[in-house]
Amino acid sequence: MPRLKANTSTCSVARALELLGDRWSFLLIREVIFGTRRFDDFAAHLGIARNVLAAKLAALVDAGILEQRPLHQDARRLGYHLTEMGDGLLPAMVALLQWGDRWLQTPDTVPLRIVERATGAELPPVQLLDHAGQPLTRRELDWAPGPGAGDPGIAPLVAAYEKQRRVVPRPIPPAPTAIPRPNAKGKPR
Amino acid sequence: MPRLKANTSTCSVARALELLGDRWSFLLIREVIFGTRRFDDFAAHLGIARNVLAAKLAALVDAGILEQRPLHQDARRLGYHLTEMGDGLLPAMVALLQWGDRWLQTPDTVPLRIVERATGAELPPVQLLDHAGQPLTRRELDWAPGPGAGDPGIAPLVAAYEKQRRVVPRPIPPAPTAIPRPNAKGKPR
DNA sequence: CAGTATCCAGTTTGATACTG
DNA sequence: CAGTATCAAACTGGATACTG
Repeated sequence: MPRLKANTSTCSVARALELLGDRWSFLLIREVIFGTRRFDDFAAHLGIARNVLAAKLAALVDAGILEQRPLHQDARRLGYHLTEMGDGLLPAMVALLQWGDRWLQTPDTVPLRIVERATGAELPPVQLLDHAGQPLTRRELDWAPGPGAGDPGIAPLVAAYEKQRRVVPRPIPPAPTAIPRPNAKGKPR
Repeated sequence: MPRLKANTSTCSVARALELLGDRWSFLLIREVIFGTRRFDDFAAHLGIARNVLAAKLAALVDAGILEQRPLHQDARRLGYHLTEMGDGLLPAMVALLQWGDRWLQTPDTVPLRIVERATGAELPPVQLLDHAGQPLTRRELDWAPGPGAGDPGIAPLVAAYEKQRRVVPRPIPPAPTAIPRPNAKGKPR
């Protein structure tokens, strides 16, 4: 596959998409989250071809997102479970589901709600929060080069982003309090 | 393709994936979030073929995720911007990026960090929170049929999930001696 | 610039049949 | 059950050249 040749991409989103950016992988993970464990159940729920299913499951196991462990109901058989790595996808998955509920459904077509087990209350929307727990909007975000920004594979991109960042006019945030940083960057010209 | 024929899927994740479940759409949105606006810049940054790029952009505009508006720098030209709907993908996008940073990179290969504009601090990990702002794990979640659960297209599935839910043993969450701690974080490595 | 128009190779997918 | 094997068909994506 001319897939973004594994691990050559430097952007984390791109790398994630190397694993998940196809028609089925995300849905399989959704299934596992919802408790599906067995081959034929995946096949039945999703209507995916069996050979494709086998390949996708193998790829997800291979990537470390799923693993096979004995089933609780029948310890002689194996079922697919999330690894810790796979579990880490939960926020992204829920965010995507909520987005779909919000923008691709009408209020009365939402088929499944995610609730807190303890209270039965519907899960609040996943949000971007600052360190004080306050919601952040896109305009309050920025990005900065990370440790790997110098990698030849991405340095040009980072440079381009830096330029865009300088070019695009952005409102200065209301920063009434002290400025802990010695040099404020991104001086708009 | 027998793509999950648009809007026939009932699951919100599946619907979202009808729009975004390919190799490029998510990356295009990432680009827009990072400030890319112009056709040739997308092409240069991603190395995507021009015809494919045109098709994907059109599809995203069509879906209501992107729209064309005059550029700030040159009001005679149009550039791609996020709509409110597209903006709503931000939590999912950031969650995915953070997941990639955590699981697909080493600490020194992370190319871009997302930071708060006001403070320069790196964004905390996107988490699932309950209504009190406390982090939730997967075991503390459950799901329940939504208003659209009766739809013939999904009713069997919901029934299957209901059954799984009853079968799979799940621990009761520890009794919450909830203390309103203002901040909870967790980014191991 | 910002796309279109062609052409084509390589992949992904589904249907089906088969095995342990 | 849980896959594997095979095959044809559908589709995606890339290269390139062209247009307003």
